[in-house]
Amino acid sequence: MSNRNNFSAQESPENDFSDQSNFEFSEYLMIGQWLDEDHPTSMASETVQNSGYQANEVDESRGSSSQLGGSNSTGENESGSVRERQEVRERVAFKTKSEVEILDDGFKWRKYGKKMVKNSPNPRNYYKCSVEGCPVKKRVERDRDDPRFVITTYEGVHNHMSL
DNA sequence: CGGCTTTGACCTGCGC
DNA sequence: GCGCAGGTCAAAGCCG
Repeated sequence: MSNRNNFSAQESPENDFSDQSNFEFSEYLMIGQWLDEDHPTSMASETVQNSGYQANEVDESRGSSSQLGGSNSTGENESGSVRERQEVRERVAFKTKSEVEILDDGFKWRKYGKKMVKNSPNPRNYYKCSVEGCPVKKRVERDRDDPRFVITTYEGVHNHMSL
């Protein structure tokens, strides 16, 4: 298990990122790292701003609504369709300074979708690991504030060696 | 010829 | 209940 798949849960930025990738992570920032345990949907609120990344205007589209209202739902025992989490998905968000979003991190990615998001004027690309059985997904989008930066969000852990 | 990219449509969850 | 936004899938086309 001492492969490179544990890069998604590291806290020390001195990983072997530049192991065999032609792209040098000379300048990147880990803007978020969390487990999908019990975090709310505010993925860009609390996690992002812990490293100086501006997470403002995140609710630009729905900012008219006061989401700070008392949302204490007493009926939390709603036994409807209890969808239990079958596996813990690790999410790691990186903000990389690069002109291209195709960052070769040692894995082979296959694009499976593109979407325009409200938060950013730039489209968001969805990648999936080409290796069969690997549940890892990647989300790449350009920073709306600094188009020179690319925000890459990894989701999941590679269950195989790189390539 | 095979694999990957592209693009639109479809599905799901959440807010109002 | 409806509408919006995000996320995923699938068919077609392109490139190596």
